[in-house]
Amino acid sequence: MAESQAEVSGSARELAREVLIHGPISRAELGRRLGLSPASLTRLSKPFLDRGWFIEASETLQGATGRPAKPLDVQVDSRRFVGVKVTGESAFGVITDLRAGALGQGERSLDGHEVDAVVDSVVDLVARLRDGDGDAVEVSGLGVSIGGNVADQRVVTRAPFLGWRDVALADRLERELGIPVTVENDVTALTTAEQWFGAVRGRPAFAVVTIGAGVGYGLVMHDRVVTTADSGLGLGGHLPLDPNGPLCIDGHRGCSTAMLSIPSISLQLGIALGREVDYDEVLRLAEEGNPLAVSVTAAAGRALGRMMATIANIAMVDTIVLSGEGVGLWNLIGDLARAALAEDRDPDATPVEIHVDDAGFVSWARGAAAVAIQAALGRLRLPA
Amino acid sequence: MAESQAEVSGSARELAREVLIHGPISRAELGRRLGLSPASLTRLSKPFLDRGWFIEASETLQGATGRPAKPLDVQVDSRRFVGVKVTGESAFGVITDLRAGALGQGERSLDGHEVDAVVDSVVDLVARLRDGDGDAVEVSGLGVSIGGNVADQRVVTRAPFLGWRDVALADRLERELGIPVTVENDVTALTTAEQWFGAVRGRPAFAVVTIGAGVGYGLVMHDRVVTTADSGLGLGGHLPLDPNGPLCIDGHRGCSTAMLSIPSISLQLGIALGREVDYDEVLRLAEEGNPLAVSVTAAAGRALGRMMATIANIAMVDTIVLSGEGVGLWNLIGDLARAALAEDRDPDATPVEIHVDDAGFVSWARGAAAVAIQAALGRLRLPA
DNA sequence: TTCTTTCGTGTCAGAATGAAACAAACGCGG
DNA sequence: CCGCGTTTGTTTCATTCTGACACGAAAGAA
Repeated sequence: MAESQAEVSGSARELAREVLIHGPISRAELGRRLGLSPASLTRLSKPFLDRGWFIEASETLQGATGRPAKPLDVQVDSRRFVGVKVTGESAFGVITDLRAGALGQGERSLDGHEVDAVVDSVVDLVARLRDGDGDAVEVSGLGVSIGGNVADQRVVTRAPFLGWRDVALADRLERELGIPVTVENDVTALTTAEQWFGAVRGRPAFAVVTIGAGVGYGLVMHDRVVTTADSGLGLGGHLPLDPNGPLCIDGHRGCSTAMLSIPSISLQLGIALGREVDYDEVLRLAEEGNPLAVSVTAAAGRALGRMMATIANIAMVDTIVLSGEGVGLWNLIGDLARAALAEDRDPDATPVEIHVDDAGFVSWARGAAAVAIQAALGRLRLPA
Repeated sequence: MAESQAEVSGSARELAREVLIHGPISRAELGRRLGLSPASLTRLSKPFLDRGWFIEASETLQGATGRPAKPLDVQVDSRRFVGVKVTGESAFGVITDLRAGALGQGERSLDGHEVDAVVDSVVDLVARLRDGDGDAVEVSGLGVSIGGNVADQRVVTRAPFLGWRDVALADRLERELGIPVTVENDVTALTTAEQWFGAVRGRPAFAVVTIGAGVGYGLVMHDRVVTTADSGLGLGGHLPLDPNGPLCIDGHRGCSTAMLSIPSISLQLGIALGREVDYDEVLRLAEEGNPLAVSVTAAAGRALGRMMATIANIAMVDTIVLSGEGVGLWNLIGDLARAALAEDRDPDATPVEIHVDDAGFVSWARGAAAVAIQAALGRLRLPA
């Protein structure tokens, strides 16, 4: 079978990435960012325009003198991607455009933790999302994110919530669905989404903290997401923060999971009140001024501030994104956290910029989609 | 004045860097590392060999089958560099070869903190080091490292130990000495030296912790030293480590400076004993089993372990270099620190590899030299 | 000796790039 | 209204960098 496709040069791929992240953006600006001459930009962008992957925005959107720019942008609606976050209980998915913008969402409970059951659930969820999307645009890729370790974006080597070891999930799903599948650790995927499509997109360095069933931590440095063999172990989840805090399940006193995770916060107040409370009720009670709830959330706020200070000082970043389904806590304790942060950080240092991504569970699924989009860019070919 | 010098291509500079860090190394291996074809390696290495900057080692040093390699190496003795670390009291310098190997060292007290006085002292020290070096090899560059903020490797924007603000130190010294001068923050310089010439040279990611007058922290990620506007503020120096520890000068209880710096450790034992003790005596007393000294150093050991765990978890590295003039502490409390580290780190995570650079004060000056060497590589030209 | 393996070199064609000249499209000031 | 300055984008072309390929070199192994 003769391949009539041309490899895309490194510069062309960088161009596509830059337009995807920063578009609409003029060729001149792209040249400055990528260190290329205007001539190269003309040459490199032509094939993308010819194939309809880029469009030339008509609005000139410039304010200074000189010839107005004709900004390049991606055809954001030309592709569809699906991102699915798999937890121990369910699969939560979104169908998105080229910029991981959610066009639809859905959830499906798992029928069990066996690989077959999870695969079936994901396949079913993808089908529902695809059908729910009115446009007749094919889904170009699926991203799956999961709490645990993933090798080569294909094999789940360890997933404690599912009891999995070395499951070739990407292969299985590709066989079932017939589209490219990318698997990634959930926090890494979320971090990728923030890097490419979030409020801090394009920043060379920032950290991500997620508050949810656990506490997640991701890092971008030198324009690259930091991944190690230990990504997936949740090493940022047991940072010691409060010597008087409760114990986490691993016996760490006052660690980030013990202070900040949804189950631990709910449990703390539950014990204090002598009855079960869920997280939303904790937030509501604290907002109403219930002293016990205020006490628990305030301790969480101080712990979060200390965690952010540690991150800023040790990971050497001045920007932190807060995300995850439990991020509603921030509205209550943001000020407390900022105060605690200030205490542990040199007053002469750059102030830490905090961005809250309050999309809740959708953020996780968007992360999975972002990984699929990134993979699609890696597969980019120019058909003759 | 006609310039008869050719610019060096990016690949050539990468080649020089790789040989400097990893030499002796075969062209084949270099090709694999740099992603270049054997033909390119032949072409790129030729000018360096012609000009005597590289040599072809005669020893073949290979064990497998096939034609033996003719490894390339730098002419390590062909150049001299001087590195000087400036503190509040003195300038400490080394004269080195191309790999920051110290050939001689010297110290000179400062006659004051005025810029003129410091410049004179450094000039005098450089002259002494140059004269003390028997070989008639010109000094190719000077590196100066200093505790504080440095802009563009030329201007000391802030140096609290000297009371400086915005001092164009590189310009001043270049005028006096007539050789290229590079100025850098002391921790950044030390980190650079570890990255290029230390036990962990070539590693893409590791952290550096220095124990000395303060506690320093440096980070290498994705093969690059992490520098920010706040490098020089010593943000790693006030990490909260022990809720029962003493206060540092900024009022942080049990922070890294309070637990680990030479002055704080000496002061703690001094108060306990009711008399002044210096650091060497602290270490000696602890070694002899003096209970008070053991208590102070043990607390320091546990704090160091917690600090290393935090670094490994938050900076996402699995290698930490310990350096600085107070690193002798490690011999006493290494095991304690490792135990404390293990407590704060997931047992399934990659074990943290700890390297101790016990060159003491020489390490600081070598760091300055390493920065000068790096700058010289940046200036690399090929005279026709 | 001959074969295998790996390393290194010379030649050459193809790809990517920037310099330079030029055209285009605006605001501004006379 | 009309040049003028300014910035953007295009075309052409020479240069540079690179890898493919063929080849030779230098060892150990059979």
